[in-house]
Amino acid sequence: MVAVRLVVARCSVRYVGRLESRLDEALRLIMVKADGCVAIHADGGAYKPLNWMNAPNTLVEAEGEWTVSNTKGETLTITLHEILLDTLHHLGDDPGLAKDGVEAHLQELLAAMPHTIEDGLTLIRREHFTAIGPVDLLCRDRNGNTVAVEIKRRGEIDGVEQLARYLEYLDNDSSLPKENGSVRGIFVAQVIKPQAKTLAATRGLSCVEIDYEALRGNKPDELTLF
Amino acid sequence: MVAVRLVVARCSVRYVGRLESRLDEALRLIMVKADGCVAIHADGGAYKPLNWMNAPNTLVEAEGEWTVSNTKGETLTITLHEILLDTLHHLGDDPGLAKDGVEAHLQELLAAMPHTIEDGLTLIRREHFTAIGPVDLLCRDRNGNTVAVEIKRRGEIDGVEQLARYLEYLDNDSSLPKENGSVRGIFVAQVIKPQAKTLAATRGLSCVEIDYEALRGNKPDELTLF
DNA sequence: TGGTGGATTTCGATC
DNA sequence: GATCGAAGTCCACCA
Repeated sequence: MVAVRLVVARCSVRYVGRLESRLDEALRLIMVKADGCVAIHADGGAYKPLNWMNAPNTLVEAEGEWTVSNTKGETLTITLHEILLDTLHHLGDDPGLAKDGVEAHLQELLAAMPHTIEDGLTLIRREHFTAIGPVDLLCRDRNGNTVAVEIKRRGEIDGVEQLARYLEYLDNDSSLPKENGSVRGIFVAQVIKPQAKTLAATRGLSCVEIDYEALRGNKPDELTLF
Repeated sequence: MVAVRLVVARCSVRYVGRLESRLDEALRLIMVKADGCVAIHADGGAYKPLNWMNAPNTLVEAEGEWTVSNTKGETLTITLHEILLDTLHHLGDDPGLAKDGVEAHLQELLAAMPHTIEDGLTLIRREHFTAIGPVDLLCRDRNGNTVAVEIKRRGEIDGVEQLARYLEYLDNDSSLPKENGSVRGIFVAQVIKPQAKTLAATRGLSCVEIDYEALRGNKPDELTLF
């Protein structure tokens, strides 16, 4: 059965599992999906239901009471006082969510044309491994010195911290040519928050905001040919 | 308007905001709540929708296309190819979720009967203040030595670290009677993960798993009388 | 308004 | 199954 069941009912709910909670009697929407997961929605709030049980679990329907339980010892008990709607909708398989414009794609584009970050910049290696994680782009600037580039879709404070940690590590790598004993860092994102810019400045890091759409337009032939 | 709108439709969806994503044409459930939030559900998966927009946002309905946008520059575009259901259900205000069995309640119960943690244990004080945060329970064992108790609903590695930090601090408090110069620590939770147990052992901390239901059954009269 | 930490976090990937 | 880390995390609290 590939379907969503929608029930609008006056109900009260008790959940016993990772915590215990109860919902006093009110009109709510109960959604039961094909995989057996159950979600109880009120009218306000966000997409998160008031109560839920993730699949896999078993739903037992008794007179006026549903019991949902799983093997982890969690139970959700729905007492139905009045049912206003009980419908079943066959939706079929879903092609699923396709994501685009993620950090990986941005990194791919910038690796192909590092000069858009800074004039004269050339790529040494993508995902340069360090003990504390991979540096997105390791580059060389026009003076032959090493530059570490951290790429985010949205430039926030934790991304700056991350780059700073990498630099601390790279400074101790004697194989890398550098100026004044330290590797230079560039923080790249589509949009960089003011706070992140401030922190980057105090850490001595450069910030570059890049236009993803323009970058795609600039994509060189050898990358669009396949 | 206090209502939930349920639409079952063959639709395709595009989201542009914190990332970019698209959903190819398929039958899905679109839920619009009174506060303006929109969620698009497929049949499988958990309670989390495929796409969503949290309130506050504005929904513009054009012919065959809904556009949801907010002030943060995020937009969700739903192209409707075929509408199978479009209903509105007035649910009214919800009394809300009442939670029970949280860490605070656990702490309250254990403070009332510390002997259930370890035979002979007596309470000195709850929420014993230190410069690095409050120690859940400060106790005295049957030998008169100080014991720090950290209580979690789920015993994980960070809880052990937390207790270890407290102990480090308490060891320097000369007013506390202790054996071999250090305060003993007990990590208490309903369930303690293997990794947390291992870490506790290497830190010289005891682990105690307690049964919340049994604890409530043991609840002494003076606590149930109000 | 931004930050901070918790959540029945969920959800993958990985071992 | 346990663990680790990211998420369009969401969410409440608080400065």
